[in-house]
Amino acid sequence: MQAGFAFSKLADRLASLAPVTADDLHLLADMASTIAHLGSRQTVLRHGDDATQCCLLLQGYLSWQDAESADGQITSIHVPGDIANLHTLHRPRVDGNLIALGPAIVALVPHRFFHDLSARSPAMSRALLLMLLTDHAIQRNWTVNLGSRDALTRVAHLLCEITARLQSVGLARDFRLPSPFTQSDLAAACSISPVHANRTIQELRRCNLLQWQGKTVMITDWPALVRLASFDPTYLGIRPSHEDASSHLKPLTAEVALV
Amino acid sequence: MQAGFAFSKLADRLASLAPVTADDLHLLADMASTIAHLGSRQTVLRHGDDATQCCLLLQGYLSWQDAESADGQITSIHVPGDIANLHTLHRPRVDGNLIALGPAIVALVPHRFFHDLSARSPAMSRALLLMLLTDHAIQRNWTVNLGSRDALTRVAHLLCEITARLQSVGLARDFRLPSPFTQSDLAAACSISPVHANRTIQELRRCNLLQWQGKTVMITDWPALVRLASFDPTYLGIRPSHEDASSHLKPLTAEVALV
DNA sequence: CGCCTATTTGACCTTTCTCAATAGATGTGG
DNA sequence: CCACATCTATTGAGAAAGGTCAAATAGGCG
Repeated sequence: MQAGFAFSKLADRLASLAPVTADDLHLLADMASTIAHLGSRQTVLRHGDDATQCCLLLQGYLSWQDAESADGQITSIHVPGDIANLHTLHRPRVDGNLIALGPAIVALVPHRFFHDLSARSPAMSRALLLMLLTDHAIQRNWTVNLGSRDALTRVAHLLCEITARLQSVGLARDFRLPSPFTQSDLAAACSISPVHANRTIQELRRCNLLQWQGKTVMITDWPALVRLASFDPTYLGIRPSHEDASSHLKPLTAEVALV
Repeated sequence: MQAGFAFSKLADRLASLAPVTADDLHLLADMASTIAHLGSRQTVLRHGDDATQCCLLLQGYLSWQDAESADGQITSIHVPGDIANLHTLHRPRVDGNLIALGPAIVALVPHRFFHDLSARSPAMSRALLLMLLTDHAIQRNWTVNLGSRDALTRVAHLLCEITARLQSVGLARDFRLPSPFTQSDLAAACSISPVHANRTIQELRRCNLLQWQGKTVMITDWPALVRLASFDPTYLGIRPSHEDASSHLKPLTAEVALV
């Protein structure tokens, strides 16, 4: 894993959020970071910790889990390109546990770097802020998901969201998503019981919407899944496209609009 | 309603979020705003609008409702001192409908004012950012509330949250909260049916935790309600106290700690 | 091959929803 | 000030979604 990889992952992501210049991106060049390979279920941040570094996810998934709830409820999921604890830049006290869902690779970057970056480049500062707002919008959407959908559409919606987010950073273009998480993880994210999660997935399979084999989910009927879930990706704040990282999104957007 | 009222409401709130100087607060003096009296159920912002003003709530409650869900799910509730659409400063497109729960008074302040304020005072900029982060933390907590609690504890938790938030701006000190909202509103916020909301409230009454008469809720056994809901106000990010607006919070904090 | 974990299945139970009807409040025009 | 219209709260009964428990399979991996 090259140091440059962390650089480019973040550069792509920030560029997808706001217009930034080559000079802006160049500021990322001196991003000092520690690359860490995480084992499945490994805890990155513990409830109550004071974070001093940002956790930039390069590969795999991270999840925030509520510290209190008995079933270890998942309150959010992060995909590569996300900074899982962006908010700790301004309020370091950690609320909940940050845990790897399956093996993951992260770059740990001192808070200081982002504070300096924000001070030096208004455009980057803005991009980071938009990243934070995107997290917020996603969280709001999870509230809706838990509050107004039944198990089937809830699971479908989560899968749509993850797919769209992966695609916005150039992954899962072929609708094959790595799924190192278990059905119980999915259950914890959708607030249903593991048993019911299983039955729900079976139902999705029966409708020929997806295949879930081993550690890969393949969505076989994206338009139908989108329709079932009433998935509207607007809230993700993905820019229509402009270059590398988001150009492949066009088909997705078109398809959704078409539904 | 004096213009100065909007000023002081916001000043108190910002001061409760971050250390600000008298000079900083003085910048609020030239806050131009239009005071609007809203009727119950009146819509302030519509889904799809582009906001150009911030909506500072002075009195009453505002709620964000999802535009899609059939039951008009409430995704967040705002109390006086909140800026209900703070996030539109940076992403103006409105997602959901902003609606008054009961009669309310708001001050409409052009976005421009806050952008200038942020540019002129780092402390104020930081306070606004913390306000945004608080919204985010509350949203995350709603996810937990919907995901991991049953109807009874869910309603109890929401009431605890509203009470704590009101108290943090000097209201409802005596645990009497104005409740212009209907049981159906409560149901929409907790994602339960109105009928079940009614039964849940009856249960809370039966346990002598509260009285709900007409347009006032009186919490008669705060420690027990807190215990029932496993309410931990940490996430609200209320500063321990320092002056006017938050000094009265001490008893609350003490009581919660004691439970 | 054998252990450990994840998935799958069946039976039964609980919470919550839905529908429908009643009672109470609030408000309005005459 | 009353009668009606409307909205909100309350109650009961039956239905549905999802939860729990327990056991059986199926994979993955040393």
